[in-house]
Amino acid sequence: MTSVRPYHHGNLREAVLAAAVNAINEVGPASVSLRDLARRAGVSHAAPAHHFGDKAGLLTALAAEGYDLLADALAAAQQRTQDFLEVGVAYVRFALEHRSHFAVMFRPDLYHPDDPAVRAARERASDALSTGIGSIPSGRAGPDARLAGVAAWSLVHGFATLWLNGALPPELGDDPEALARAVAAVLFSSP
Amino acid sequence: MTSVRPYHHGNLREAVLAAAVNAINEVGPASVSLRDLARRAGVSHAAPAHHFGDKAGLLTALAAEGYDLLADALAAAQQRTQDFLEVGVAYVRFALEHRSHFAVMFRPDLYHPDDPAVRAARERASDALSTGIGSIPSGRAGPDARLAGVAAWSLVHGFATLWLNGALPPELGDDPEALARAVAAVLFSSP
DNA sequence: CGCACTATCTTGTCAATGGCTAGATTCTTG
DNA sequence: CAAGAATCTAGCCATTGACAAGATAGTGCG
Repeated sequence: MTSVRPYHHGNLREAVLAAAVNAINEVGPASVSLRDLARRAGVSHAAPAHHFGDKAGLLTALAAEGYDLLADALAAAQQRTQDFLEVGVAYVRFALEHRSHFAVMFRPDLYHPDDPAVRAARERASDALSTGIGSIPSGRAGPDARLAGVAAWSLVHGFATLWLNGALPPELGDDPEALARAVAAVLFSSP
Repeated sequence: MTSVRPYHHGNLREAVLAAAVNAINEVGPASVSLRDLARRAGVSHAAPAHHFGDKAGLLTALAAEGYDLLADALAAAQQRTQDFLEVGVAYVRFALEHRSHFAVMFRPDLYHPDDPAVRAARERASDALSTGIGSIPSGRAGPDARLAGVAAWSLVHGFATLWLNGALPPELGDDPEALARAVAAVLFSSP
């Protein structure tokens, strides 16, 4: 069954990141331990440090991966539907499908927010979001398109956060994506 | 200057909570240590445990305090202005003025979210928020007032979170309260 | 092929932390 | 004043993050 573990793991970096995703799903981002991730990956407790430096470095890599995934998801939604509302829904869907990444990305006290890789990935995601928001019909967006963009981002981000925290009342149902679509529709609904 | 420290602190519970607020402001909620708080309060490392049980218990107390403060702030704004928009602004102002509390309240993995005290306080805040949202003129709220409420909450919560994270672009200025008011105005603006 | 060089991983160690237990001190209440 | 409860201290242990030194495996270059 279990083959003899070779001295070199072969793909430790990816394995630790995957283990981190699972561990954060189970115990939350505050309680992950590097040593536990090392155990999950089947290596010694100090092996991950070589790839990530320290714990914050690991979470930095996870945040960068998350921003990349987010940028991809937003760009895909934008190209698929040409509908800014669906870009917002895609934002929420990303948060739900990648809750571990999402839980780290917007917690800059957990990682190195100025790391070049994470900065670049965040920039990509930010551009994708701006593109989606830029497609808001100006008649619906009000006089200042920038404000409308911040409002849209705030709304979907807040909704995803509140839903993931279990802060929203249960009467709202169990389909977060449909609810997100309905809530987002409130923002720019024509009267 | 420094009088001899008596065996009994006298007000250790409050002192530790206050120290926690400061510590979280400095290093973030993930890195606070009970022992550091004990040092700040001038007591032995095990003293706080008597009042809070464990670390999660301390953060539970902090979250409960936060929900109480939030309920007060929302109720005051509601009574002062009778304007749901100002209730939203008060939500953002609370998050900015009590960032340590805010950083813990919506992170249920850090504390005991089912603790009776925190449940009650959260209920109070939720009621205050509902009252504020209930005052949204139905013409502006759309067909489903509940959806409008979730949208409003999501918007102010998301804005506060993004601002505190430094995720919003700096071109938006340095007055978060004014910006929050402008962004919230987008939500229910008449055409 | 062989050898140096580098990347990867292990083992051992240390200080700091959270949590527990036993005991000391002070307050309270009858 | 006495007994018990509340509060705090001191000591201990397992776990963690970080570091250092060394072992192993892959890589490139003669």
